Amino acid sequence: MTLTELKYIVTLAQERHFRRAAERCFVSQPTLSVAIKKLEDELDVTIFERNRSDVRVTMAGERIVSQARKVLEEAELVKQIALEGKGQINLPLRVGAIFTVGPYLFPHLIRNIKPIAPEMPLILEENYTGVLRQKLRNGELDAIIISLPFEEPDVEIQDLYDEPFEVLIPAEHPLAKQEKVTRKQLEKENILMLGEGHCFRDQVLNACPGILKHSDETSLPQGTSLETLRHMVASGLGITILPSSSSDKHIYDSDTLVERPFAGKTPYRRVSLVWRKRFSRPKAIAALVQAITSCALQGAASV
Amino acid sequence: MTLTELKYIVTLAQERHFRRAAERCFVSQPTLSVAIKKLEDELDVTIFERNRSDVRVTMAGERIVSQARKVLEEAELVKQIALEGKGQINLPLRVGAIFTVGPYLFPHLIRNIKPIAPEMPLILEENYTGVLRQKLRNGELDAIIISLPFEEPDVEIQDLYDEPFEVLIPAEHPLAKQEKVTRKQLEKENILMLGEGHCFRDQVLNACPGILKHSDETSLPQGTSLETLRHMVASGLGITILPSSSSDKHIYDSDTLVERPFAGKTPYRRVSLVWRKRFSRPKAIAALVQAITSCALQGAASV
DNA sequence: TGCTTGCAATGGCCTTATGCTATCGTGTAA
DNA sequence: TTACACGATAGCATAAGGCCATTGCAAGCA
Repeated sequence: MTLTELKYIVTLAQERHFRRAAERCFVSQPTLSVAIKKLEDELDVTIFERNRSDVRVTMAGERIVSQARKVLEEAELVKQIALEGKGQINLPLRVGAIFTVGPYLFPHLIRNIKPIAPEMPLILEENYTGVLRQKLRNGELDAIIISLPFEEPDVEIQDLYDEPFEVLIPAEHPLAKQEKVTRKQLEKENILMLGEGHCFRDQVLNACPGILKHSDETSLPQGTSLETLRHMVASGLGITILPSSSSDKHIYDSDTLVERPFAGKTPYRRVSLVWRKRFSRPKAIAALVQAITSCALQGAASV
Repeated sequence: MTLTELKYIVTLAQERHFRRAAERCFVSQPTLSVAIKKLEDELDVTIFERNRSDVRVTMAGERIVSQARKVLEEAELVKQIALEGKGQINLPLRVGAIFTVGPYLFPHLIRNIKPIAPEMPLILEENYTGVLRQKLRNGELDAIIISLPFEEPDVEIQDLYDEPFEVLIPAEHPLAKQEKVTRKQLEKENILMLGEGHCFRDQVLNACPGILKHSDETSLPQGTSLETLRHMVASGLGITILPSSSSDKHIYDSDTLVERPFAGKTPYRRVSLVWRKRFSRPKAIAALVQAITSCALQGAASV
């Protein structure tokens, strides 16, 4: 049984005439005759009662033809769905981002992708780089937003923007009175840090190698998110270092917390989009990149 | 797009592994690979994301596969329905009978066919021989029950039973006192007849050629059915001739109406079943014949 | 590092399926 | 009778669909 044969019987049932039905199927009359016979033999049912003057659908044939029509309709839907799928940007896209990017990027992303790909809902997730990598690899995520360095086989990486770090200080702290903060000065302070696993932690330690020892000695609590750190700074536990995007807007005013840039070479992180090389929706990725780079993140420099 | 290809993608989506999926489809792995690729090319959508370690269904693929599953289900139903249709006696059968047979045969027929073909409802119709012939020819009826003679090309005829005629007489009529009635005696009576078109009318005239002239002279009313004739006989308009099956049971008792056989050679009619030579359900016809011949109609002789 | 393994893709070949044209047999109409 | 229309059949060409053997690639193992 083939879809062609089903089309043949549906058409013949309509036309009740082999030659006309054959024409409508764009085949010759013998082709139709043989195909019909073949299907009847296979199903072992007479679908059409032939008569020199007339072709009639049998009682059993009626039911078969009507079911065949259903099959053809469903098959037509396959093509329809495929056509929709071709657009690539009208299906959900599963996007992950590291904890220190997601909360600040996603709101802008959602807003900016609407006009570009209104039919492409984003399924979002925040997680550690390692978890995101795993989920990208096994297909649970289509694209992830991480911070370099990032090594992984069979993926494409598109750099999105560079984001400077800044120091978050309680307003009454002596350092708050300075325009800029030097790395040397930080080494004498209690620097609140994110826990292990957050790549931002490593990046901060990389940018200010001197602070680790000090923080270890005082065994300060480790933040579970940038916002947690912010709260702890506000409560006077110490100071911290944040990526600039995280100071976009928050609940503390400048009487409580102030941000100060680094003196000298500004440390920064590079945020990138990663997807599987064989991922089948380049248009969806392009839309995502466009939406993110047009975010004009506060203090971020597009690359 | 073929049903085979759809089966392939459904299986591959389940197995996520070409070789295993190929095995389950009873084809070689290359066959599967090529077929999948062909379908993807045709639909112009990547359904599967291949990876050395894994085969994954894409977002668009998910929807296509699920629709493909629907198509296969519906296609499976075609086979199912064909299988049911093969039984031949589990679909309605459209049966017509002449006016002078239907009312007396149908009740028995319905009762008797139940055990033989419980799944085959009968769509019944009463009409003139000519109309039945036409409806049989153009497929509106599957079988008709008529009385011979009947000539028609491309049909099969199965004789069912012979049915004697008898005379219906008001109880107070002089003839009612006789055991039998001769044709000679009938010629002097008012014989009530069915109207033109009823073959029974012709058969009666054939059996008793002498009565026509007489009836014409008195211009008696023509009956529209055997029951109408019976009522008119009861009301004293005359006497009539009926096939024996019609006196099976009715509302008049023997104080009002009596039936009398013919003296001499008993006239009778032969009732037969007719269907198109190419009609595709011989089993249904056989069931019908069996049901009718087992009716043991009162006074009827099976042939 | 090299070797082996497992996977999907590819190439070459064969068989079957599916299509065509030409023709037949048979009822129907002129 | 001829002519015609219809569906069935025969014979042939080609495309589709299948197989086996092999390739290319990545991963795991020694």
